[in-house]
This record gives sequence, structure tokens and C-alpha cells, in this order.
Amino acid sequence: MGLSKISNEDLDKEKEILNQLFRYSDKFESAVFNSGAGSGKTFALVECLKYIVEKNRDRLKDHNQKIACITYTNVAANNIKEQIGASDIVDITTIHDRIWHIISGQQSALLSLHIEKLDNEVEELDEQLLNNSDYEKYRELNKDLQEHFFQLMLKNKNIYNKAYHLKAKEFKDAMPVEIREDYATLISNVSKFKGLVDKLFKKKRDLDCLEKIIKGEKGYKEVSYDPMYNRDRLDKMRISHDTLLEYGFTLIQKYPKMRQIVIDSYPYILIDEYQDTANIVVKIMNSIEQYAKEIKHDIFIAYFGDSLQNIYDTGVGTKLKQLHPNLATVTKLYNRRSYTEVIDVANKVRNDEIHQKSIYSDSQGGSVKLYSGNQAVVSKFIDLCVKQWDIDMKNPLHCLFATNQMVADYSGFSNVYMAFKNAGVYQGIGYKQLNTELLSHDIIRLGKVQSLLYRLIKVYTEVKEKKQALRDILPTVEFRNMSFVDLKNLIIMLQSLKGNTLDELLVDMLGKYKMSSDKTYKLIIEKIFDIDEISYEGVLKYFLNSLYDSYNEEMETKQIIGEILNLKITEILCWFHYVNRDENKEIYYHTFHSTKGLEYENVIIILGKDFGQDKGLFELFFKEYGKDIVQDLPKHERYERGRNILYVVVTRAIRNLRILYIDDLDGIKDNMEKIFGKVEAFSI
DNA sequence: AGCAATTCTCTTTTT
DNA sequence: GAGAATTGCT
Repeated sequence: MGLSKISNEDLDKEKEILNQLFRYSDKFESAVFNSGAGSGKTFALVECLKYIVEKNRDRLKDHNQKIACITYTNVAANNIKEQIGASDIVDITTIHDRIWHIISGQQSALLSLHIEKLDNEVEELDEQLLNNSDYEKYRELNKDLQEHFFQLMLKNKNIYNKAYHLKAKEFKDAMPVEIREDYATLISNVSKFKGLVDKLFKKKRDLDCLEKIIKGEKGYKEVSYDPMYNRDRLDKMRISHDTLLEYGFTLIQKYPKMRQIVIDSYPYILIDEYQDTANIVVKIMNSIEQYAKEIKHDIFIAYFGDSLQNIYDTGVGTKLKQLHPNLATVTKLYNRRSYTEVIDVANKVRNDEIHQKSIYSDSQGGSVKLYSGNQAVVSKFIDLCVKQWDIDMKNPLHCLFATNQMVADYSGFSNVYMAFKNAGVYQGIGYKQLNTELLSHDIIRLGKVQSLLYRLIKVYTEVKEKKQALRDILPTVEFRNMSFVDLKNLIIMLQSLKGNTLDELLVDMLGKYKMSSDKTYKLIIEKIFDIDEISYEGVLKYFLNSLYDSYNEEMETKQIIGEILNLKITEILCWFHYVNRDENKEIYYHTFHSTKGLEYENVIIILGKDFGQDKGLFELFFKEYGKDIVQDLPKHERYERGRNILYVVVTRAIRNLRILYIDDLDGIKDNMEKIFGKVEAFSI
């Protein structure tokens, strides 16, 4: 058993690194704590928090001041909260929560920013309508005709929305005759037509909103932030994540008083995973620090992270020091996670000045190897590792893939993924919502149909598995008042539910709902479906409306949503277990990105030359490895992108790591071997 | 043939 | 919502 012995000397050295950081906090010299994967960054942050609290508790309390700890996710915030314990002088939240907490009270200032943003949006729309070549035909109409067209569209808004996602031919047919005939030139190109109408409608909504704000109408006096939406709805007085940061930044730039409030409330600001936070956040921090210096107030801002682990395009990454100059640097080179063999490879992937070293003196015993193969051998490859590493539930294997599609395929629910991918609402721009609404581990984020399926499968499996207390399924009051016989009958009824496909299960469940007089059964079904019309037809209608906002009226409902209805219950179960993050498995499948921050004993990475749309991303990394390409900026940026992702996945492994490269090795084999050692072909 | 219109395809993640 | 690929039109 390795990774257990640490010499006193190394422990002291590690402590000294932390002390450096503490001293900067004493001197109010803002700093960045840089260190690679598995070095204990969060540990350092937590220790730093504790140190500042211990040392300054009374002073902070007297001045009614706090320490702000900013995390990237709510999960991270809760994690740190658990480690710190309850504290009345530390505020641990995401940046969005913190900023909203600070600015939400300044509604009059927010309102003027909001008016400005609406004005800008209207201006931009006008600019488009005036200059974009797509709308030339519209500009050729005289003002009266333009207005007439607009009024006509407004009158037919519902028809327009309903037909929106239909194919061009069907869309045209669905539109009223007047439009097809009187404005034939506009509708001859459907996509330009939609672009035009969308802009006209948007402009109207914005102008209406501005008017209501000025009139001071109810609901138009305050701006709200809704973290559940990914897009602004300015006309509904609702902003989303990016605009929240933007408003925060602007307020802080515009009003010295706002800066003063922050400085007075939070003389210490610690930022976790800085590489992921948006540029604008760093700009806010920098502007706060500059102002503090101006007015001769003390402030300590510390960034914790690793620029190489920036795998989201929006993160600040290496730009930190440009946006926030003059930061002191503390670097930690010890690794507390992995065996030496893994650390060595990770160092080579990084290929920079950070050469990690295990803090343990017994750190030998890991194993890293890269094989070449193809798509067809992936399963066999996994099987082999399972045997070699004695994989079982206590010593599970974690397989990492680039895309959710691959994860779905190997986790046994590829048809579920496909069926939802093909649904109307996820076509076009909606495809971005697919993964959130289908694969989110946070149940609240699942789409309507997905969430219904989740509830349905939950009851279905829990009853079958018998281990589940019915208490969780039943509304408590009804449960308590039931007689033993009734309860027994209910369980029998629930356990008798059957069906190979979703369709069959729905027929059975809702058929019994119709026939049965068992009140509790009815209640359970009502809770699961939670829709107005609880019947087979009602559910189909709900599916249709939730998954397709446009559909050809002549087609049968069952035909349109057939792909969903025909899903096998066994596959939906696989999906359910994935969403639920159910454990007790031998093999777990993840996307590269979702494993960030986690660690596993045994890791397999399935790697190809591409990363989705970014064709040849990983191939480029291997091809250009060790070469000086800084002057070719686009190439260098892609190189870094590939490298960062690869670095993150490689460093998830504690002991055993295998990479299966499933594309051609031409021109990259030599560099691959520089990193991973001898490459072997894997075939069956 | 040549241009216009339509359809297809597309990563990861959080707030 | 952008860019490529395919189909349609003249």
C-alpha cells in the first residue's frame, strides 16, 4: 500500500508554502496560489480561510466585516462550507450569488443600466433592419406597407410561433394567405423571413418594456436575476448570468460608492478555481483593489487555481496576470494524489515549469500506458483492464470519453439519448439545452418530459427493488392512515406494473389508474404525472407539447413521439441510474469535463484526434508537442486547449491509467512516446 | 452550370 | 446560430 509515508522535511516544506501565503495576507499583498492537479488547492484555500479567521476574528467582528470566498459552483461552495463549519464572518458563495447580494439592493441604479441595455438592443435591431442585406426586400417596401406587414404578423403571432420549426415548405403553407400573396417577396426565403419577423417582434417587446418602465407599471420597477434561465429576457426585467456580471462590473466602475461598499464589507476575498471564472470577474477584483489603494484601505485578494486546468472557453486562464497585474505568486509543487508514474506523465503533458513531485516517499507503484486502436476495440479494451486490475465494486473502473453521446452509448442508454436529441425542441439552437435537460444530475434542471420520466422510473424501480420505504413515495398523511391490508394491496398493484417499452408501461399504469378505485394508487400516479389530464392520451399530449413546439397537424401524435414511446424500460433505467449517479457499479462512464476536480484509482481514457467540432484538436497537440508555436496564435490557442483537457483527464488517475487512442498515429507517434513511453497497438 | 434556398450538423460546463 | 452539405430553381 503506497502513498502513506511523508517525511518530516517534506511536511515542513509544504507548511512553509502555506506560510508564504499567510504572510501575504498579513501584509495585504494580493496573491495567486498556483499549483497543479492533486496538490491540495482547496486544502490550501481552506487553511488560508482558517488562518485569516483565527487571526482577525475580533477586528473583523468589530468592524462588521467579512471574508468573501468565491467559488465556481454551488457544489464547491457547499464543500468548503462543510470543511470550515458554520461561521459568521465567512461568506462562501458563487460569484453570481455574491454580486447579486451586493447589487440587488441598488435597484434604481440597476434600473437605469437596464434601460440603457434595452436602448442599446433596440438600436442594434434598428441597425440590422437598416443595413443587413438579408432584409433588403423589406426595406424596399414603403413605410405604410412595412407597418401593415408588421401588424399582420402581430395578428398572426400564434400561427407564426406554432409553425416556427416546421420545414420551409410546411412553414409557408402554414402562414396565412395574405402573407403568402401580398408579401411573397419577403417569405420566398423562409430563414430570412424568420430573421426579419423575430427582429420586429423583439424590438416591439423591448419598446413596450421601456414604456412600462417609464410609466412605472407594476412588475417593471425592479430587475431580477434568475439563475434557472440561461438567456436574458430583458423585456421581462429578467437577466441571466452574464448580464448579472456585466451589471455588477458597470455599477462598480460607475459608482465609487459601490467599490467602497465592497472594500468595507470584504477586506479579504479568496477566489477558488480562478482559471474558470470569467474575465469580467477579475476586472471587477482589479478595479476594487486599485480603488482600495487609492483611498488607502487594506484589501487582500487571493486567487487559487491552475491556469492549465482551464477547460472552459469562458475562463480567464492565463490572462489572469494581464487583467490583474502585480499579484504575488505562491507555487506548490507537491502532489498528494497520484503515484509517481502518473505524476511523471502529467508533468510531461504540462511541459512547463511546474514539475510536480509526490509528497510521499512510497509513491512508486502506479502504471501508465498508451495503446493505439480503433472504435471497434473499445469494449474489448475495457474488458481487458477489468481483468488486469481486478476490477469489482470495491475497486471500480472509470472510463472517460470526450462526448456525452459516447457516455450514453456505453452506459447503455444510447437510444434514450438519440430519441431526445431528435425531438423538436432540441433542433436548431435548442440543441444546446439537450445535455442539461437530459443528463443533469441536478433533478431540478431536467426537462419536463425527462423529469416526468424520472419520477415514473423512481417509483417503478423503488417498488420493484422492495428496499425502498413506501414513505418516500407516498404523500405522508395518506400513508399513515392506511390499513395494513390496503397497504399490501397497494404494493401488489404497484409491483404488478409492467411493460417492455415506455408505451406499454404507460398503458398499464394509466389503464389501472382509470379502473382502480384505490385512492392512494391514484394519488401516486397523480404525483408522478402532475399534469391536468391524467390519462394515456393526456400524457401523450403532454409529451408532444413539451418536446415539439411545432408539428405537422396531420401527423398522429403517436407517430411524432414514437421514438420516445418505443424506448425500452431497461434503457430508461440505465439513464435513470446515470442521472441518479447510482453507485455500486464496477464501471463508471464520464465525459472528460465532468471529472474535473475528482480522482479515481483506475482510469481509462478513450481519446481520438477530434474534440467534437474542433477537428484534429488532440492530433494537433501531439503533433506540435514540444515545438515553439507561440507566434502562431490561433494554433497555439488550440494547442493549449487540447493540452489542458488532456492534462485534466490524465491527472484524474491515482494509480492505474490507460489511454486508448482510436485514430491514426501518422505524424504523432514519436511525440506520443515522448510523453507516454512505448505505444502498443491493441487488437483483439 | 451557377446561384439561391434549404437542410444538416455541431463539445464540454457552470452560473 | 454558423458553416458545410445538399437540394432546388432557372
